[in-house]
Amino acid sequence: MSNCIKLASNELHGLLLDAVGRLVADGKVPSEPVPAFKIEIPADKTHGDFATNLAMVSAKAFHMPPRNIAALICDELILDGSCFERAEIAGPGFINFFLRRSWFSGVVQNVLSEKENYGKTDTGAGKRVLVEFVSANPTGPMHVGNARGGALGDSLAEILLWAGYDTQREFYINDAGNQIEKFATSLEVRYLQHFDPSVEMPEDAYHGADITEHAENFIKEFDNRYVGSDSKERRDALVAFALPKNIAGLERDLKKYRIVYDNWFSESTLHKNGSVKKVVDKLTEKGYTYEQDGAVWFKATEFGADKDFVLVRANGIPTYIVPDIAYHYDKLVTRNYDKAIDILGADHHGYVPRLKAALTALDAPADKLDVVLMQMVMLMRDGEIVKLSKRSGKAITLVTLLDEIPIDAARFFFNTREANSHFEFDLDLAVEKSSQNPVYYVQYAHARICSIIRTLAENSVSLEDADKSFLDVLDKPQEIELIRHIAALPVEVDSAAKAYDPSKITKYASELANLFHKFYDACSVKNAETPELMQARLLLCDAARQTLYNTLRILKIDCPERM
RNA sequence: GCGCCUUUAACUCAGCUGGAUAGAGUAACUGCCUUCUAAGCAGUAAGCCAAUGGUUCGAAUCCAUUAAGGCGCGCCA
Repeated sequence: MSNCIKLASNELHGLLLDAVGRLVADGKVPSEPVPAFKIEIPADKTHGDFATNLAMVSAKAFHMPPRNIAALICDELILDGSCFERAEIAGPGFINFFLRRSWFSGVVQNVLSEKENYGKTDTGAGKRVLVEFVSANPTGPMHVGNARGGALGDSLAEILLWAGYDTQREFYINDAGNQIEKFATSLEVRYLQHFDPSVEMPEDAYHGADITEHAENFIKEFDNRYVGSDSKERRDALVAFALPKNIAGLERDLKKYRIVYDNWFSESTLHKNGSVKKVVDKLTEKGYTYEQDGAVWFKATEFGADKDFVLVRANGIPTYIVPDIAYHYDKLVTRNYDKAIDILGADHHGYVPRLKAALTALDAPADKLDVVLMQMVMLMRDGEIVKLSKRSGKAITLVTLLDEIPIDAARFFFNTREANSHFEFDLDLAVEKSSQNPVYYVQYAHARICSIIRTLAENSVSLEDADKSFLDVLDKPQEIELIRHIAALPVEVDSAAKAYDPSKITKYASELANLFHKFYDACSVKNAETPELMQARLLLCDAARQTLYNTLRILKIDCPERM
């Protein structure tokens, strides 16, 4: 699990500190502590492979112009035996460093030896992380927002795994509370309507066709057996009949979307084992609640929230947030995860500080809960917004979306934007099989490489026969740029894990495909000038293929060998 | 009224914890297949980084104010 860029960066850090240390020892600069400096990869390749602002940030401490300090440091640097060939002073006082050719060969060899593990890091050090996402209401089908949450959460979980975290995926089933009551009412009305059409559906109940379908299936099995029974019994029977079907449906649809959970956590278990009641009891015991208008309130403002909120209604039923508190308490304390990540719609942003306030009041480590808020999705068709209307049951569901566009496209597209940005999803573009579609652009690069490898194997050289000692002959800009980007995968994985941002990976994939296409255009493998060059390029192709494959595997997107 | 998010090219968006001439992709225009997949590549054109002030060697990036848009602020979830 080596990370060539990180190794080089660490080596450079040491070389710089050594150089400054010698300057201080020789009295060439004042004996001041070296300020924090950065080693970065310049955007402009003419500025080298790495650059540091060391000379600039130490100008004040050393009482010298940055460029003079840079000159002193460069004189004192010992690059022999390092992976750096040379250093030069540039601009206002940057020191730019250029890697040796052998470093690039090392990158390719590294990929070829690590194979499907290339890109993994041990940054997470095995810390236990729980990613909860989608957690769609089991009373109805999933919608487009769930599609975004699914792609985002599942890819994030995969990224965290690659970054060395012990990651679990979890779905929280809201199988209790008001939603279920509403679900029961809706089913009950549809059931009774079958026998007495005058029964009316309440305005705020579920009006979707799925409810009617459940009622009809229920009738096929039980006929009018529950018409005369008391309401509670009838409702329980209907929910017990329909809910498991819905949950199984969620699981099936998500699986089709390539999402498989490690755990499905039922809200009802929190009611049954007393956890929900315990939340209210404990908060009351600690003196953090008060009664007003017959309801029990939590003093959330004492824990940083914007306002107090009701825990138990005047009718004795807890509000939705109580089981949520119990659930997150379970994650952070009972199950003791090092990190719990929730993927939520941005409309929940006001709720997060309240939840955390309650957790803090219960002495749970609320700082271990990170919430990724994602903005709304706007579906675009023919350049116009597709209006969503959830209440009428006419929302576009995840299933209909996936009927319309390929899974690969959905998973890729939903991860092209940061969670935090409003998402405009172009349905026409997602189904398009053309260069305009970024998914195809990336997959095409993979298919192209496979084609090269096939052709070469048929005609002249197989991968197995290619000699790695020829890699040093690669020196064209397109070859070097490609290798440089290949080397960045572990860095990108860490960066995406740290920022909880899978869009970094889709960007990485697009850029990698782009660099390969440029290489392809400029450097023929089959018609390389020498046999050595041909073998080196073939190996580079395989390293690029492997890197592309691994990148798409993180996103769970297919890598076709032919297109 | 209060809080969160957004504002960068004609369109959709990058721009990492402040750094060297502001980047992609689409759309437009011009070239490149007797040569490993043209679902590709090369090139041209396109920007008052919403506005104003501040912080400093240096600001699209940090701070304040303003404007426009989105979303929250229930004894709904």
